Amino acid sequence: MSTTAKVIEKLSKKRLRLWLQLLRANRTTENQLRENMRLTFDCTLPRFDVLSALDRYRDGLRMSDLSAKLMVSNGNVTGIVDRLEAEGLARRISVDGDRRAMRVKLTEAGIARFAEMAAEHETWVDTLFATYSAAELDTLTALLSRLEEDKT
Amino acid sequence: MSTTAKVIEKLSKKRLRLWLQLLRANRTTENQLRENMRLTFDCTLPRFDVLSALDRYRDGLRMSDLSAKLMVSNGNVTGIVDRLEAEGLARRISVDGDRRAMRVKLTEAGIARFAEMAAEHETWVDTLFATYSAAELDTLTALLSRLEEDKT
DNA sequence: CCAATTTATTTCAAGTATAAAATTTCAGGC
DNA sequence: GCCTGAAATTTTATACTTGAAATAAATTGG
Repeated sequence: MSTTAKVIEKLSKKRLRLWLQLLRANRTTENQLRENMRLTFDCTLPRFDVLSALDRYRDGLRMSDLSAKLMVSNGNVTGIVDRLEAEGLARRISVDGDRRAMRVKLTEAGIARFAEMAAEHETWVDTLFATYSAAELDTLTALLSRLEEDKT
Repeated sequence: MSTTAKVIEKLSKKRLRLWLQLLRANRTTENQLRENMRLTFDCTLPRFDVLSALDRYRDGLRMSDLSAKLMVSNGNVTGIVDRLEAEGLARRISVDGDRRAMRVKLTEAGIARFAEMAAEHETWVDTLFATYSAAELDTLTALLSRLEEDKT
């Protein structure tokens, strides 16, 4: 095998290794946060994610914007918003000028509930990521952000 | 607010930012791989993950080892292995000496199928992670591996 | 104007995922 | 030998997730 081929092979292995590590890092963190969320607030991660997005956009978000931001399917968001509505944490408002669209907003109860959750959530993340220095946090964030670049 | 408090606040924000970025990186990659896997092999990611683990341990794995390695629940693995068995890619073998346990192994068809998939999968990962140099791959892998340290 | 296409959302079927309960078996102590 | 508790797996109920089909409304090109 040529020297070039060996380098390519090595790079390929390193990439695979990184992907598996990324997957593990994600699962470890999600599993911890899920358990904390369930035990402390009887809430799932998907619900929290939706609440978080809605809290950030207080004017509300279209269903399709919500699914785009969370990078999940449209049908998925429908179900989660249904449940949040049933719990009184969010509500759908019809958009005037477009009778197909729906704007989802937090209720007052939703805003209050999310505030409690977000505060605790932050402390959990602080614990889980305590191993990193400020510089390492910046490095990791910057490197990971490159994965999202356009692949079209 | 004191100077110390400001630094802590900043760190906290950086940690949250990293967590969100990690989540996005993971979703971007998974969504791409899922689609490729579905279009090319009509296979889901969870199935591929199980095949991958079984390929690595050709003698077979206990159900509980499998769920531990993949960091998913026991009940979850039961269902995926059921489907892989139905497709003729894996099979359960009783462990002698312990009638509670099951050893899951790839079938010949499973070994062959996985080999095809793994080859393609590697090229997809190569493309998705092409943005990183060898040094960056090592840095990322090393930093992410720190998340798995004991938190008990 | 109007047929054809596109867009926003929901519905549906199948698969994935968890936590908790249920089964079955094993292992030790008495 | 029997009992108690632990271990391996499955089952169950519920929720999440996807991709595709369905619905309904908006937009566009002729």
